[in-house]
This record gives sequence, C-alpha cells and structure tokens, in this order.
Amino acid sequence: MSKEQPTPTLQDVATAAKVSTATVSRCLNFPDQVKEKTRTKVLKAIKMLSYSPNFGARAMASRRTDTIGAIIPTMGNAIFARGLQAFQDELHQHGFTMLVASTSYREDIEEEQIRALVGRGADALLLIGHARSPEVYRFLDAQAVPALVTWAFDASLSRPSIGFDNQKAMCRMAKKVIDLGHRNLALVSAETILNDRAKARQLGIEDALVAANLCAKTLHIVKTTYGIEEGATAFEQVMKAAPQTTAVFCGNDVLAVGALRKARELGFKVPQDVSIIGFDDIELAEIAYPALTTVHVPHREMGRRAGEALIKLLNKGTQIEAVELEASLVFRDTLAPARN
Amino acid sequence: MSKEQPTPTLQDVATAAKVSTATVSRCLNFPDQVKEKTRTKVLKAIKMLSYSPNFGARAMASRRTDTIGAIIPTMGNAIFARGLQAFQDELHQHGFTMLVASTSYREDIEEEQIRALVGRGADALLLIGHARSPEVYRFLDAQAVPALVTWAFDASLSRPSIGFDNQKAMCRMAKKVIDLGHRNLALVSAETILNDRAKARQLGIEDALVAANLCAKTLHIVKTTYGIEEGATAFEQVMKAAPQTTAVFCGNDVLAVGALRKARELGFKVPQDVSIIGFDDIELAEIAYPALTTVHVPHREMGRRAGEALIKLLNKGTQIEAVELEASLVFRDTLAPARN
DNA sequence: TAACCAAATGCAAGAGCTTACATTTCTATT
DNA sequence: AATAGAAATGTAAGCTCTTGCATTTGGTTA
Repeated sequence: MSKEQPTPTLQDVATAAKVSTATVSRCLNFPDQVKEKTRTKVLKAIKMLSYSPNFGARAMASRRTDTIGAIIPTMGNAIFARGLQAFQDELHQHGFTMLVASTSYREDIEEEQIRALVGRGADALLLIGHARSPEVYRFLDAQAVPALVTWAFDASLSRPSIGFDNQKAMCRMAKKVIDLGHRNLALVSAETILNDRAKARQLGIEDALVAANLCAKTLHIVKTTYGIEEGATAFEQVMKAAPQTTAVFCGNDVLAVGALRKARELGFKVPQDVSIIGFDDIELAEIAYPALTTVHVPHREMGRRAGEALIKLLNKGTQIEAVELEASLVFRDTLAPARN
Repeated sequence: MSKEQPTPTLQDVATAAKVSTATVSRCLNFPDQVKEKTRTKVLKAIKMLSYSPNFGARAMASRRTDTIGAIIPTMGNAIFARGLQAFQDELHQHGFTMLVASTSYREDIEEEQIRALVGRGADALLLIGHARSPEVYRFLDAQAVPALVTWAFDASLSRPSIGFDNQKAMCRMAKKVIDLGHRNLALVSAETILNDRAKARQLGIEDALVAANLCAKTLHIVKTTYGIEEGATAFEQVMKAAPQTTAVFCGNDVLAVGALRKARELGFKVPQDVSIIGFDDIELAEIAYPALTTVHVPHREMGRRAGEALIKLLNKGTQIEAVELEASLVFRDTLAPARN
C-alpha cells in the first residue's frame, strides 16, 4: 500500500504537452508518425513528470505484451541460469521482455507458475522438459499461448521442442564406458517421476547395457536431490551397497562433483579405482580435480534458438520447427578403463 | 500475433455461470463473501472455460499487483542467482510474485529495466548496489515505488540497504594478507565505474595498505570482465607487468578460479609462489584445487531479509530498516605467507 | 404476517492505454 | 491562389477487471 501521490498518466502528459493522448501514445510507439517538434515537446513533458506507461493498460488496449515467460526448475543450477541468460539476450534484442519463474522441481508449483505467467500476459512460454499433465497443455491451448519445450528433444511428440536427446546422449557416453571394460555401473540420479530428462538419461545407460548384451537391471541406481552434498552422500551409498562398482554416472555435474569429493575422502582413486561421469558440462566440471568427464549440454545454443523461434512465431506467425541439437561428450580425467 | 480464438474473460465466466461479473470477481478474490452454491457454479464455469484472470486488467482496477521486481547484473553469476532464489522463496511464501531482469552490468539497460518493471506494476524493487544516476532515484520517487538496495551496505546513504560492507570486508582480508608478509599486491577487478561493489573492494585493499604504512599506489590493478577465461588472461597480464607480485586479489571467485588455472599453467605454485584470493564463496571456491581462500557473501541471508523487509513495507507500511550483515573470511588453501 | 436486517448479488463507473476513424494542417501542384 | 492528397493530430470506443453503492434474497423477530 504505497503510492499516495498519484502516478502520472498518459493523460497528464498529454495535458502538459498540450496535445491529445493519441499523440503521446504514438510518440511512444510509433515515433516517426509524429512531427519532430511535437515529439520534443512530448518527450520533455514525459521527462518532467517522470512518466512511465502503465503496462497493464497498454497490454489490455493493444492485446499483446511482448513478453515471454520462462519456467525453469531452479535458478540455483547454473546450467538453467545460463541458458536463460542466452534466451533473455535474444529476446531483449528484439524488444521482448522475459519473465522468469522457478518451480523447485514441483509439479504443482509449475502449474501455478504457468497460470501466473499466462495471466500476466505472457505471449508465449518456454518450458523445460516434456513431462507435465495433459490438463496443463489443455489450458495453454485454451488460452492460445504457444509453449516451446527445451532441454529435451523428442521427435515423437507433437509439441515442438528445441533441445537434445538426453537418452541418446547418455547412451553414447555409456557405450564408451562399457567399451572401457566397465561392467558394474551405478547411477546417481534425481527423482525421475517429474523429470523426464533424468529418466531419459537413465534409459540411455540401460540402452547401452542392453546393446552390449548386458542386463539393464545391473545398473545400480540411487535417487537423491540436487546439491554437492547430496552427490557426496549418494556416492557413499552406492559404494556401500554395490562395492564392485567401477563407474558411477551422475545425473548432473553438481552431483558428480560431490561424488568426486566423497570418493577422495573415502580413499578411492579417481579414475583408477572408480570412474565418475557427470552431465551438463558447467564450469564446475572443468575446474573440478580431477577434471570431470561429462556430457556437454548446449545451453546457450538452446536458449538462443528458443528465443529466436518464439520471436519468429510471435512476430511473423512462423511455426516453430523442432530442432535437435547435439550434446557432445567431453572426456577429461575422471574416466579410465576399468581395473581388472 | 497469435490468439485467434478469443481468450475467455470474466464476462464469459459470468455468463456461463449465470451470475454477474462482480460475483465472479468476488469468488476469485474474496471467496467467503459468496454463497457456497454460487461459488461451486462459478468455479465449474472457470474450469470449463480454462479461464485465467487477466493480470493487466486486475492490476489496473485494483491498483496493486503483489509483484516485486528484482534487477541483477547477470544470471550467469551463480551468486546472484542464488540470492535471488532465496528472495523469491520468501516472496512466494507471502503470495508475492517476483519479476527478474538482468542488465549485463550496463547502466543504460538497468535504467530501461527499472522502467520496464515499474511499468509492469512492480510494487517495489530490489536493486544491487548503490551506484546509479540520481535521475533514476527521482523516477522511482515520482512513481512512489520503494527500492531496496542489497549486496552492499553503506550507512551514510539515505537509501536503505540490506547487505554487507564490501570495502570493510575486503580490507579485513587484505590486512590478513599483508600480515602474512605480502608487500606486492595485485587486483584483478571488474570495471569500477558502474560497479560500486568492485570499487569498494578495491578501496578496501587500499585502506589496508595505508593502514600498514604502505602506499596505496603499489596495488597493481588489472581490469577485466566476468569469466574464468578473463580471470586467466588477467592473471597472466599481472604477472607479466608486475612479476614481483606475491598475492593476487580477484574481484570474484570466477575470476579467481581462472587466475588459479592460469597460474598452474604458467608453472606458478599456489600458494607457495603466489597467493590468490577470491570473493563471493560460491561452490567453485570449495571445489577449486587448491581450494580457494575467499570472502563469504551471505547471499541467501540477504535475499531472505530483503524479501522480508519489502513484504513488511508493502503489507504493513513498516519502513525498511537498513541491515548490515557480516561477510566472513574463508581461509582455504590458496593463501600462504609471502616467499622471501 | 409484517417488518427488519444481514448476507448475497447485481449495476455501472472507472482504471490507463491503443487505435480506427474523423478532422485539421501542410505541401506540392496547377 | 485554389486544391488535391499526404501528413499530423484529435476523438472516442473498447480492452478486462474491481468495487462502491443499490438491490434482492432469506431468515428472524415481534
């Protein structure tokens, strides 16, 4: 409850500049439709009054907001933050504003945030991953708000996505690992129920196992939440429950770095005793010691392309074209042949 | 230009439920003013139509938005992202929504974003650092939008801030360094013109120098932009231009980690040959090898307190009370006595 | 049963902007 | 100097809600 003295309005500016509200509006939105002299006059009035257009009113009158919403699991994870920064840069260049919301990986919060952003007039939405209830998609359709899924790619779905195939990428990595003689694999993963990326990564390893005529069941899985500490704890659990493990995959680099630390603390030599494999390729991976072998996620590219696609859709109606990007394998120092 | 089939409005819901728009509105905002039976009817209509209230219209009619804007330099820096997450959590708990914008450390963009958020109806703003043109503050006053500065603390300013004293903190660290016998100090810093935190950190070192009867001019300064690579390059420049340097301060941990890597590459032993000191204490600092000595910034605490203060201000009119938090020194493995 | 009161609902006036259309002011042409 | 046509500006309706006030409903009480 602030705002005692009333905020200046378009009308106030018009009065001060002795023109009509229409002229002021045009001055703001289509400057070259207005004569130089008038414009100067109006701008002076605007400055004098510290006027700022009311977004709500503008949105209502013009029926568009030039705003795109982005909903990510958490800003705490650098990889999302970075991707968003790229997305935002792209939007900003084209005069769009980004609205961010985070869900803490909770489905109910995601739904709430989707509604909030749509209600706020987001012209379109950027979403992470495909997994969400059909009702949400129905809502989006009813509101005619286009949504673009990123961070995942699945050609079989009708919703367009710009991302990479988590399963395929992880499978490629797992094949390499198996080629190096590893037979006892483990995975430290996030909960897979609401996280299709995590699920896909798990399936990727299992695919590789099967392709090598091994049993997918042999993959020892420990579920945990996000965090270095959590990764460390999970690693300890893995080695306690399945001591014969020679390669530990982690759902992301943060978990992997935690695992790495714990490995050292427990006296395991990495990679001689155990190999540790991350996913994401954030700075941490490069800085960790030994430097982490991981899967590189093209987060900037995804952010940029997603921005581009959405802008084209909104400005020109160009349908979004699904794009599959490549997630490359980055071999550093935490992967070595299995000890015999 | 999407939205062909029109979005359902309050009026549509009212019609479908055979009540007036007022009743629907009350159903949404003051459910207990409306009879159970009516409410059920209305809610059903809402669900059926996938109705979602139009934020702009609501804001305009009710003259409040329950929205707080936050403007940070970049989401690419984990420290801001984390602080923001804490801020957002606090807001969310009290039914407020956070709007984020980033400036890429550019003053013009910051001003634009401030206007954008205010225009969007932000009831209040969270800003990083004090340094900005008086005109911006005038604008904020004219719009009667309260702004809270964080990430910095300066009791001498009339604007309230919740943060820590960058200068004092860095000075304490620099004193320790000087106590360890270092006499040739260097600083790898961000541009200080628009970044009062960076400036304050520099001044802190100079204060320590002066306090030790050394000349502040001896501090060798290299300016650079944010990034690991940038830190690496800057470190090389420092050692080329001032080879006698035994302690390199870095404006933040990311630069420090870059410097650390380059030091290793150039054959310097850290900390035996050179000490390297960071600032922020993000995960990277702990994971780096050797683990980074740095200044711990209480980012979560700042975020949470800032949220709390702003909510109190908006809900109850309680004036914001400036709070000085402590930034503690974290001694890890990159600081050692100067070699003689 | 009439009269009263609280609770529930409806009516309609804005809130600040954009934009189609109408009007006025220039500029260029004859 | 008269006038067509373009450029600049003005008028006013409409975008979707909230809310003060008016009206209706329904239960109590005398």
